[in-house]
Amino acid sequence: MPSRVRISDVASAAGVSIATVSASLNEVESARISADTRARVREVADRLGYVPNRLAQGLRAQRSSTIGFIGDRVATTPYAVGMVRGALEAARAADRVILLMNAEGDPELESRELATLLQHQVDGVLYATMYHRSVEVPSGLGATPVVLVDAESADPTVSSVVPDEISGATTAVGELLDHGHRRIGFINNTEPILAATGRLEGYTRTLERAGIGLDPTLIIAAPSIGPEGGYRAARQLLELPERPTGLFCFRDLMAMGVYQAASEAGLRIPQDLSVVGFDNMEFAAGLDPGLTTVALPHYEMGTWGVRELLGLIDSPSRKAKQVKLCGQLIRRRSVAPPPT
Amino acid sequence: MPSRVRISDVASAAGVSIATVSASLNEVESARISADTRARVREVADRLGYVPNRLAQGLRAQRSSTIGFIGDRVATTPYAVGMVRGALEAARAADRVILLMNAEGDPELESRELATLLQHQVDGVLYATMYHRSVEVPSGLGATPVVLVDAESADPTVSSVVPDEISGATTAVGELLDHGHRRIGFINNTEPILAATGRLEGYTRTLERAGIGLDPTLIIAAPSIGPEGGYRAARQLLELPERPTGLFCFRDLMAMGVYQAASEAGLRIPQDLSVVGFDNMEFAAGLDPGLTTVALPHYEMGTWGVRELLGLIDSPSRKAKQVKLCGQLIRRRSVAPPPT
DNA sequence: GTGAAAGCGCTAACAG
DNA sequence: CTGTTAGCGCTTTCAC
Repeated sequence: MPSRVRISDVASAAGVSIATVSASLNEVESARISADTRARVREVADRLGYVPNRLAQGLRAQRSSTIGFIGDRVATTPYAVGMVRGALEAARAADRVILLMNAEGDPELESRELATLLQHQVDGVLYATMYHRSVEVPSGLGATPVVLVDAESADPTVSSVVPDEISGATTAVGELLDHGHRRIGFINNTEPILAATGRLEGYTRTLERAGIGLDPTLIIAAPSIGPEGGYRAARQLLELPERPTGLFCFRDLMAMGVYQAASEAGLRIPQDLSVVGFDNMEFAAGLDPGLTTVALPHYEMGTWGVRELLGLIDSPSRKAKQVKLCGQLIRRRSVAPPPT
Repeated sequence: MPSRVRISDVASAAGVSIATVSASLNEVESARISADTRARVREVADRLGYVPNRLAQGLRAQRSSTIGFIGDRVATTPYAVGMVRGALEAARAADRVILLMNAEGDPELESRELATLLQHQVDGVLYATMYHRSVEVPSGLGATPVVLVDAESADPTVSSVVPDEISGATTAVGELLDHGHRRIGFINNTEPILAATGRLEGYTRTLERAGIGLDPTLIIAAPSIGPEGGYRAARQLLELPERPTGLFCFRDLMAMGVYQAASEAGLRIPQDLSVVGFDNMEFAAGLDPGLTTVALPHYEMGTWGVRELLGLIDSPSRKAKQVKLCGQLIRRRSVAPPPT
């Protein structure tokens, strides 16, 4: 923080008091400053390259214009990038700044980082998780407002925004239905996170609504860390006596494994097998054929999160909102009508 | 920034002056505080949940303990994640906090964000780019120290850290040579960025050193945004009368296209064709076979960047360093000896 | 050993 | 219309 020009420098250069400088620059209505003075002050401030010291402003105003963004490992994964970007954007629009922290899933570290955020007097905290899941609201925040991003809480007094998993799955399965598929498999994740249960519910509900009886053999859970899980599940599904013609995958990464299994089984995508993924990761467009997938609303969750937080900061008594945001279907070339 | 407990609260609760609280908590040597008092103050502070106000400390100390991280689009791309994480980690270790900004490649926005960073009195700024390239050092920073991350400058007075492209390419090509390949193609990027020229130089140098004459028909530049460029280049290369047995790709995404072209040409990887990528993106492990690739030192650049910055902050007269960090070969299954 | 006081840069209330 | 003053929470001489 090297020496920079202070308000008093501007004041003496302009031949006025610091109060006049402050009032001129901040366009304070109540203070009657002549247009002349105002203009001169502004001119001098510009010439000197004066920028107000936000630390001092914050100390005075009891508000730092700063928002903390803390993620369990969130700063870490490509997933998170959208949320951070959304938050950054919304913060900038409101002339706020983001203090980023990454707890890497370590609760002890997390509470230390939260404390650091408080020391820096953040006006509010965005608490984000890498996967959509249920969390405890971080404690020790005192009266500082929080909003949960990509996470929800049992506590109805805390605001949160999550993806609408059910509607996401409905969109994905709907795309398959629309192309005429009737036997549709679902390769789910094994971990019992909300993303998994929600997508399963969307899948079953959508099929039921379409009048298609549920066939439990068409649902397989597998580890979703890499394509292997998807690969193995797909092999199993494709060996069924009456194999599915369309597959909905929990993640794009699993769909990647499906492509592999299909190729080994001599099945072409989409002519013989249609597949839709979830996540819209960077490589999805690069698969051959391009993977139709559901994009999660990461960016939108980020922006919603800071807007909600700003609202909470302005009126702390405002009641909490829990919101679900829909994902968007990205159509590429991996879905076609089923073979006849 | 809701009301929190101040030093004066601790002072009155402990029955001492605020000066004593400050000295006790900060373990000031020169101030002779009895062990008793010190302990009592600490106990009271803990009980009250006192944390110092960093805004006030910063104002007083003329140092905010804050570092700005600004990227041209950096917060945006999976690439960047490693740098941000590295920076976060190093900052935390030094009890500093990171203010993140994203300029999205807009110079006008960038200078506004830089100004905002200055208003918030950051002690220094990390300026990061998405691709390794040469940049102008951002102006208007005054005396605030900067370090460039994944970018370099013609100006020798500014510190920077970039990947060692030449050694990265050497590593990649070396892996192919080690397996006995002699005809090695290079699918490069078309844009004239440092990453492209450096990798090309590494490629040619390594072949020359191995006593292999350079064959210009084996070098093809193509757009690297998606796999298509890699696909087309690979088709061309694989149709050569004497086709290469190993391919080095500018990016993993291009390698993805190579896989496709190879499969269409009836060539198996790695038995008929070996390929090595660059980037180690998440999907690289998921390709079939897993892609051998060079991981860029993003994380390390992030940590190096803040350490260098902290050094500069402590001793502004210290002379700048330009550093190149080596990437790491990630061996998977896409490289084998050439067919005989 | 500990406290009083000044001052970091700023804004707002009040005087003039 | 503009200047003086107090005070945001903290650290640091300097007295006692």
